[in-house]
Amino acid sequence: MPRRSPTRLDPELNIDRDSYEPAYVQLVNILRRQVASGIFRPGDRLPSESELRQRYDISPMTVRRAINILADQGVVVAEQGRGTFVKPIELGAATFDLQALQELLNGEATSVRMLEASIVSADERTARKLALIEGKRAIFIRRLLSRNGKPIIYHREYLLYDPRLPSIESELEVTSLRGLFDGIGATELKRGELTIEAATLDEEEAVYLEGTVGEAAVLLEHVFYGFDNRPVSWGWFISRSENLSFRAFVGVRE
Amino acid sequence: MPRRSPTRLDPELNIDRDSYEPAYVQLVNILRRQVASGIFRPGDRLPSESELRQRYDISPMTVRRAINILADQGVVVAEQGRGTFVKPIELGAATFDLQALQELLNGEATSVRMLEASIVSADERTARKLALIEGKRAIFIRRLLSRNGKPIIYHREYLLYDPRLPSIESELEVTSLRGLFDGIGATELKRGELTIEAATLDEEEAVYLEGTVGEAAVLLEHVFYGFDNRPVSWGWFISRSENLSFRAFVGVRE
DNA sequence: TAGTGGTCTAGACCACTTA
DNA sequence: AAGTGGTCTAGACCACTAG
Repeated sequence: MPRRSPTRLDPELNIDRDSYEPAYVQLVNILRRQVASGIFRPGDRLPSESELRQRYDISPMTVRRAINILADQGVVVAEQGRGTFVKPIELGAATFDLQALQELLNGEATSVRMLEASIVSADERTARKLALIEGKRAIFIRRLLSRNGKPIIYHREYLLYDPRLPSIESELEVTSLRGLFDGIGATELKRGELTIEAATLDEEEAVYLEGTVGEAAVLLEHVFYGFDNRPVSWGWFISRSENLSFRAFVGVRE
Repeated sequence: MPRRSPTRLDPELNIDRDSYEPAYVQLVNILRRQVASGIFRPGDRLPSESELRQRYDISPMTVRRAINILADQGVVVAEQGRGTFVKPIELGAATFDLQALQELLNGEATSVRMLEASIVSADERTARKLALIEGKRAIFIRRLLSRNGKPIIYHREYLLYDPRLPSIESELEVTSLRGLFDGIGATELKRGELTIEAATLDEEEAVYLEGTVGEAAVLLEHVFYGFDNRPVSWGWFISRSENLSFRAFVGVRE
């Protein structure tokens, strides 16, 4: 952040060159506010770049940068030769994130209880998921996450057991849930695939989660791969539906 | 897209100024490929902007643009005064979209059957969701989406019934599922809130979806608001779990 | 042809980190 | 002090659209 001093002019009207906020951010906010308030409606053309440049007395690149940001936020769409237009909202543009889950994990009142950490022989499904030969050994971990003493999420995970690797290290990296969420550690992991689906609690899950068998539950499956593109871990979180859901927003907020 | 001519040089090595791909896109791809292939590992520092500028013989702004793109894709993080670093993967960075649902809707083999479209008296829940007085009239719509003749999604929706408005128009805008997903129409809608949760099929749903009562199901609730910030429609999609799930990826792909 | 957005240059000054 | 990223300028040329 470059300069500092309070904003002096109505940000609806002008760009404050002395603000701690960069000019392009100010312009993004001005335009977004105008879209959100209905001054520019879906389908409307925004002022052209040269109009904006003159109106706010900034350079073309600064205007372009603001427009680009609005464009990849999905607020507007720029069409070469025609203009920049406000986009109607699209249901298909909605994106859900794991913020709810992350907040659960990082909350003060949240604790993780390790139920099991053992070496097991891979069954058919585990062998398939981890690209192992059935019967080979794998590390199996079960955890229970609680919030304010109430169990919230039951987690099971299979990890590659590779005696050649510093197994403790690689295990710890994947084992630390908080680390995985925040991005601490995990330097050996290249990518992950996640799936959300609906499920119902079986007996074991119902016991741990203090729910009832057959109750609706959210299931989040995860597979992580190393830089050799081989799966390193496979597991899933399960939570009673009432304890975990996912929200998303479409359209211009605020 | 500016110029046209095939890429001539190995894109791993150099930027082709005659390519149809802009220089900044080429640089983004080069760097992303190097991260994906493990040349740069999580935590590593990328070459500085001036190094990249010299290495690829492009202007500072073009390098910055590429870095910015990688940064807001979550691949790297730039720290002023220190450098640009490859980010470890974060579970919390995963985002799910409605692509699966959208493909279902837009597929050739998909058909929508309107089961009901009537004017009803708002019950307590509907009145609350639509900010109406209980007992006021609302439009109620039920649809069944099928794919290859098999029912996939059961949709119910309540719409504001406002005789002052061109009700047919506003109804049609919200009624056209395809339009909502693609962003056609919906010019009267400012924003929407969506929630994904797990549920189980009740009797009515089981009949329509040809499933069994108590079976796991995904529920997608939606509320749309007009530019006056008042809710305009509220409804939900429900689908057997095996017919609909959501996928996301973290880390660098390809 | 005039106007639009898309890309790119070759610098400048600033803020921040590290040594 | 040297090196890093962050912002911004004042243009240029290009591709595309529309009248």
